[in-house]
Amino acid sequence: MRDERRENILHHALRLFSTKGLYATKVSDIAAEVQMSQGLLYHYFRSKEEIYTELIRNAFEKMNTAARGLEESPMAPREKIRMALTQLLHDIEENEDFAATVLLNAQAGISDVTPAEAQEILSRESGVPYGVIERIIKAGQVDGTIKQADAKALSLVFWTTIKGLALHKAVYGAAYKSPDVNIITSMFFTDE
Amino acid sequence: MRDERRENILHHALRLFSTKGLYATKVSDIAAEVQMSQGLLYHYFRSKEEIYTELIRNAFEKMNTAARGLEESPMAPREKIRMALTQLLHDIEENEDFAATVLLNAQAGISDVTPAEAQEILSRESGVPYGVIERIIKAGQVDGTIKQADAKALSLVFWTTIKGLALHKAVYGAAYKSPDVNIITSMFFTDE
DNA sequence: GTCTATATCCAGATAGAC
DNA sequence: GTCTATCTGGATATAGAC
Repeated sequence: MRDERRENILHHALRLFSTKGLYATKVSDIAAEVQMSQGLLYHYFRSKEEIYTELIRNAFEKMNTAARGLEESPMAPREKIRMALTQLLHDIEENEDFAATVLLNAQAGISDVTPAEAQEILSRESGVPYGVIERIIKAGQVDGTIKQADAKALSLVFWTTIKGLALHKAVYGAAYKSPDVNIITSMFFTDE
Repeated sequence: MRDERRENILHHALRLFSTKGLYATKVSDIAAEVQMSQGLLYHYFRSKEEIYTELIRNAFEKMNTAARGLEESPMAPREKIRMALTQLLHDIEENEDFAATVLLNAQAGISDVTPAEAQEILSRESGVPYGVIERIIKAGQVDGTIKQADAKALSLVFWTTIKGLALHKAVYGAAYKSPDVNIITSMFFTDE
């Protein structure tokens, strides 16, 4: 029961934080969304910052678990890249929470006012997806299916492209449509 | 004299707004940066929101002037794209204000708490760069130097890639290095 | 668990002296 | 133009009744 209530609060807080930011989101906004009094919210979380930090923690747990799963899967490097991009483009378009999560992490990384504990998670976890993609790209360069360019730079554009699209989705909402995956893969793949 | 002072305030406010956001940035933060008392700041601007809106206005004026200049230049479409990307990647890496400006506009577009006047500018001006790139791409598809894919989607990835990189620069600061322009152009150009 | 009421704090903006 | 002092409002968090 209690956990369910907490989940509900986190769910609504994610939307608010991702669009308004930590500071512009008032505790009363969150309380109104989940339809409880402002005071009651403090029976589930100690502070607004705790809610925020919890969201950052969840986000990295999911993302990095997925990234590590991809790395360990038996697919060829090129197919890993195609599959990951396909999935990510789909999630940005269809999964409201996913786009919001990407955005939240981006904002948390930028902002100087991000709570200390959240910053700690960021600095510990945020490099993981970059490392995973970089290693997959290097493997693909060995087997010749991925272009010979700096693997770090390719990994960078992989993720910044995704973040850029998530950002765009956040602005245009339902009107957003992900581009064809082949446009993106052409940065990475040889031939075709 | 007065204008110079205003410029200085705008300059410092841009840094603060782009990293902390409108709400988390206190007027006292800005005043401290430009080394004047908080009260004095109100002799130059009516409110924090006015500073913010002025920055958004300036950002679009510069960006859209540059975009229109590119469109009207006599270069071939493909060269326009290459030149624009080269310039943008360079500006993100070297020009602190540029990356901050891109970020500010992105945040303003997302946030529900963006001042009404700034929102109005956004909705009026934010489509211009997309339109310019889309038309250049279409011209390049006619002359065969740009890939046959949905021009709207290509224009979307053009700008979201730039925004994604600007966002990354905002997080990693001096450690940031722009990727080779050829990685990005490979999404757009035929052959090579 | 849930609410209302409230204490406390702090930021935006103003007033008024110099 | 510039500062300090202050008013005012609003947001976080707590207290205490039910």
